[in-house]
Amino acid sequence: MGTEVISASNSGISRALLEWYEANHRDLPWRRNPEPYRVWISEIMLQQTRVETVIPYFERFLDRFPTLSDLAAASEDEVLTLWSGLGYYRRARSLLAGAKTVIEHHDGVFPRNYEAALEIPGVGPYTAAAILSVAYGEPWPVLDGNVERVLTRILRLADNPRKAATKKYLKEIAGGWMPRGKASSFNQAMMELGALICVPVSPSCAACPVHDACAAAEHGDPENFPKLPPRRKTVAVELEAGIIRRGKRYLLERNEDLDYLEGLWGFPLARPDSGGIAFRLRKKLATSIEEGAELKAIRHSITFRRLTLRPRILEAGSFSTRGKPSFRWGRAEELGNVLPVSSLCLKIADRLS
DNA sequence: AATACGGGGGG
DNA sequence: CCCCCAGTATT
Repeated sequence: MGTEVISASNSGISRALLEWYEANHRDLPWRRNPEPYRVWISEIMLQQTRVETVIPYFERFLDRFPTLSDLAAASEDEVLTLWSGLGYYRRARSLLAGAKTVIEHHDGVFPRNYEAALEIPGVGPYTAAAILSVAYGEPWPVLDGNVERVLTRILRLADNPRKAATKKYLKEIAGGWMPRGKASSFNQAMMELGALICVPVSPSCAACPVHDACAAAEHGDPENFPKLPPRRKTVAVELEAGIIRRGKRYLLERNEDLDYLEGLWGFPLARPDSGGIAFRLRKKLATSIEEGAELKAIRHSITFRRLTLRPRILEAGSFSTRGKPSFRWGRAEELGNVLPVSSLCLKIADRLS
């Protein structure tokens, strides 16, 4: 196989890859019964997110919303609550909107047509190809980060895979290698190889089924591929959280003015450079606020921001949350179970117990 | 074409 | 601790 020419039709690579996949693929919940609805949920959750992280979320989600109709009838808050901690919360909102779209425009069945799939909120080129190939066997090649890595290494291609032209080229290669009738296992095999063997750092080339056809492995520099543009540099952000307790309940606020975690509940936050959380709540709640103990700082990353959050215990005078829809009281156990929250909020709550 | 949206895992 | 990863929607 080492002397074979890599081309738009390389059956050696496909055969070795599929054989490896059959013997080594992981037993994942959505692979057991790959019906469109389940594959759809899994693919949305798997965007930017690891398999191990997704599994428990997927199980809970399917438990609560066994069918597309169940999901389409849900409230956004309930969907977000099940998404709490998973991140990229727009995915949850799009998924709900997408479920309604499929009910309304496709008789409740995820479309089998690529262009129609792309019209569904939250479904882009990758997800459309993934769902159509895995659930319906339609021959659309997927190109996700794993496949980009596998292909640029095999080809030793230094082009930036973020560029549209590179994506187009890589998709053509993948499509050319896809054996007839094997769209589902071929696509999943490419991604599985990227996830288990052809990993970003220290890939297991010795265990790779397509090692002999891989230019980067032969050259000894797989880690140099893909060649990605530099990422945005991180920005440090300081935040204070106010902890106000009444019995078993804490004062919570719905994020509105933050550029992130919008619509999620959490402990009230403020930038220290704008007067701090005590000052802010004094004005918002029109009551007296005394500063108490400061808890150990929490580090949390949100895209390019590196947050340092200092929780501070506060003692408030009397006030009411009536007429203030962005405030409410809630027990710690309700966070992520009844109320949609982020991981940041759960980290703070952990500090309180 | 560029930018922003979360979060967790590995070294 | 820092560095790694990466689909979609928006602009």
